[in-house]
Amino acid sequence: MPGLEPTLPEAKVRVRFAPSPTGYPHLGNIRTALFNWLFARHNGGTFILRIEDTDVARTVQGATEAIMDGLRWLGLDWNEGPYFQSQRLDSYRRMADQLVREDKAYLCYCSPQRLEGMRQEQMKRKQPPGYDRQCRNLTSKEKAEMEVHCITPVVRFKSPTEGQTSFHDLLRGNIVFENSTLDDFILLKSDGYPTYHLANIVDDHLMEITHVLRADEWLSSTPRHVLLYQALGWQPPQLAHLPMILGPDKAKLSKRHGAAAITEYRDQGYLPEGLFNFLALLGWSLDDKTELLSKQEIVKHFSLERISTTAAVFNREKLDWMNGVYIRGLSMEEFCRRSLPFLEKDLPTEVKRPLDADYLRRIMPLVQGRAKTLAEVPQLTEFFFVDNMEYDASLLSGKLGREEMLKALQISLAKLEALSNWNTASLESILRPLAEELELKTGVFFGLLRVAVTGRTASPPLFETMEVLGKERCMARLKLAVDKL
RNA sequence: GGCGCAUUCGUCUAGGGGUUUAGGACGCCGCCCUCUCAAGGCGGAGAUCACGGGUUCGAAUCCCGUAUGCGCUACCA
Repeated sequence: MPGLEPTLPEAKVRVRFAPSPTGYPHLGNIRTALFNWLFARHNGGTFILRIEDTDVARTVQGATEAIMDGLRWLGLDWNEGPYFQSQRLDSYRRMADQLVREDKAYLCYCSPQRLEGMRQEQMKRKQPPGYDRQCRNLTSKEKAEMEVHCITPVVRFKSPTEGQTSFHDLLRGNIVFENSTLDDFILLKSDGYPTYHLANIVDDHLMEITHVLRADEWLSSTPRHVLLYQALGWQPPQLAHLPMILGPDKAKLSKRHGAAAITEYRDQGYLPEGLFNFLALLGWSLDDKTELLSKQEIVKHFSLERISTTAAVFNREKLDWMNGVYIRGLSMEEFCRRSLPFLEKDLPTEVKRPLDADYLRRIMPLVQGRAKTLAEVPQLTEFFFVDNMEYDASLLSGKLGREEMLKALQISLAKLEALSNWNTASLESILRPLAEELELKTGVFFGLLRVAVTGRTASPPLFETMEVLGKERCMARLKLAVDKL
């Protein structure tokens, strides 16, 4: 990417993930966390978790837990925190006071109603909305009058009205803003809580953050942050604004796009290692062909230089594919272990719990290559467990007439009855010649047996399936098929 | 409306002036394998590199403009 600073910071890398608990974390949030984590791990730095809970009204119950659950699930372990901004109010108030004392900020008594009215008016006149600075130069007499009316003021920053503010973005190069487009933004709200702008700067400084990697949506407010750093006499950290992740409609990812919360991906049967790999590739790439990378490889190769500047549309089909790759790569033991919760939860209630572990171990190899998510496993294996087969008799009669089917089924029944050694090889050695004897194509004959034995037209290979099901169950099901005809 | 950022196949991306008839992946289509479904193998369609001007012997790559998209424009983060 253009304009990357060649200078590596001598100080140890310290980065943070600073979500607000105003909702459950979605892929976009988590991708930001992931890049911060990767940057920290690649550089042997520190990854800090900081909860920005300064919006009391919008705080969502359980969001903080969901954030930590999501991070833990993906293996994004943090070295410090979680810090809570709500427990650090003193620091912000102290800094706000200092700025007021130094005449770099001021008390504003304007009511929300007045501000709203002003905004409406500005919009109507197609003027840029922004605070009109009415309280910026209040006389002490005017202030006293306001105090009498018991209006709790907010603290606003005195933005410069002319000149420019610029900064260097690690990904995008130099960015310049006209100060005239900035208004006097609020630092401290009337409830005593800081706004994002203040709390963010104070904490990043106090926590000695060296690099701020955050979503692109913050780019526009960065000049405010730079100005604040200057006002406080602090050195700003290095900045990099990451490309956003968009929904299929190309809008900023939000709850509206469904299943956005990271924990839902877990519940939908995605593997954390698969999602990790997939997310890493949303905005970062190793080269022109490598897509499947382990966590260690990604950590090893991760670099800011290879982060793209373009927003990425989240592509679920590709995630599904990649998740399938990771499922197939699981050891049988792991696959069983991870599928178990899904089976316990989604198999019909009539199936006895706990599930028979030995039986399960024989079933699972037959579906591992066929599942894109763990959540599909119960669906894929259901016919192994249920006793009464419910399927439409029309599935049996593919290309065959009733008489032909009956004949095929009955001869099969007779031959299989005599089979003592019930396994894949012996089943095949009997049934394959039988197809010829019946003058049926294998596809047709095996298809008939498949429906009879599994109740469906698509299943794992027939003989292996029959072996696992066992003689008793297969015989019963074949007889049932005869009855159905 | 103002400001900012971005713009390579439908999607994720490679590419950093000549190595490009623009490479890979998902998805899609076809063939092979095959008892079905997957998986796998092979192949195909799919991008006038948003558009218009420059700069240059040469531009997807550098510059400018336009368009489009997105973001910000709250006592939200």
